Amino acid sequence: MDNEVKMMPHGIECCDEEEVHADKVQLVNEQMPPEDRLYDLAELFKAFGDTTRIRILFALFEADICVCDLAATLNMTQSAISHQLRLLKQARLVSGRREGKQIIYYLADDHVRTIIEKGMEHILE
Amino acid sequence: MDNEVKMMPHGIECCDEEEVHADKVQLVNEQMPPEDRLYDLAELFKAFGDTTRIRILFALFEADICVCDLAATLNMTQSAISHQLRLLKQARLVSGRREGKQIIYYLADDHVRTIIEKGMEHILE
DNA sequence: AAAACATATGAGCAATTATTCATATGTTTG
DNA sequence: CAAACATATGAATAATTGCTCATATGTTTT
Repeated sequence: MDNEVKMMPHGIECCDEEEVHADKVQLVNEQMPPEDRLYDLAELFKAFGDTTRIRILFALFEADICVCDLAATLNMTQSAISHQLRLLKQARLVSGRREGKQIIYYLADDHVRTIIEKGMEHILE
Repeated sequence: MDNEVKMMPHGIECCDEEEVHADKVQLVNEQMPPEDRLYDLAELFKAFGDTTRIRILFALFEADICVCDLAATLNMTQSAISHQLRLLKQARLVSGRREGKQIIYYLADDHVRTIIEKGMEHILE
C-alpha cells in the first residue's frame, strides 16, 4: 500500500517483502543527482543516439559545413537535415553562423568530440 | 537523376545546383567511419538516452545491486527494470552475476563512468 | 517434488521520433 | 521590388520505444 522505502538495520536478505537492502537503497538515493539533471543528461545522449545525427557530427569533425552540403554528403533531404540540426542545436552540440544565404554549422564545443571518442572506445573494445 | 556527388575543382559557390562544395563533401566522405560502426555508436548512445536507464547507471555507480533493489530504489516495477537492464546489457554497459536467487548487476567497465562524466560536464558548462 | 521467490520475456498499448511534403522565413541578385 | 536561392518549420505518417500485465525460467527452501 505504501510506496516508501523502509529503512531497517537488518542483514542482507532481499526482496522477499518490502524490506530490501535498505542500506544500499539509502546510499543510492542520497547520491542520485536531482531529477532535472538526470533528464538533461538523458536528453543529451538522445541527441547522440541516432545514425543521422552521428553522421552529421562526424561530418562536422572535418569542416564547418552548410546545410545543403550536409544533405549532399549524407545523401538526405535538406528538410531532414534541418530537422536534425535543430535537435543538435537544442542539445548545444552544434551552432550555426550565417554566411550570406547559407548557414554554416559547426561543432559547438570539444565535449562533442570527447564524448564520441569515448563512445568509440567502448564499442571497439 | 543521379545521386552521385560530382567532383569538380571549382570555387566556393554552393547549393544552387548539384554542384556543392565538392572538396568538403569528398573530405567528409573519406573520413566517415563505416556504416556499421556509426550504427553501433548510435545504439550505444541510445542506451544512455533514457532517464530510467541513466538512473540505473547512477545507482550502479554506488554499488552492485540486484534487480529488486533497483526497482525499489527507483520506485519502478521489477518488469520495467528488467527490460531496461536487458538493453543496458546488450549495449555492454552492465553485466549481471547470479548470487543465489538474485542477479546482481554491476557496471561493465569504466567507459560508462567516463561517458556519463563527460556528458555531465557538457550539460553543466 | 512442491511452494516460494527472483528475474526474464512476449504481447499489447500509448507515447515518442525520424522522415516526407508543403510551405514559410530570410537573404541575395537582377 | 521581384525572382531565385538557402534554410526552417508545421502537419502527417510510419517506425520505434517504454511500460504494463501475464507468464515463463531458474533457484532455493521445506
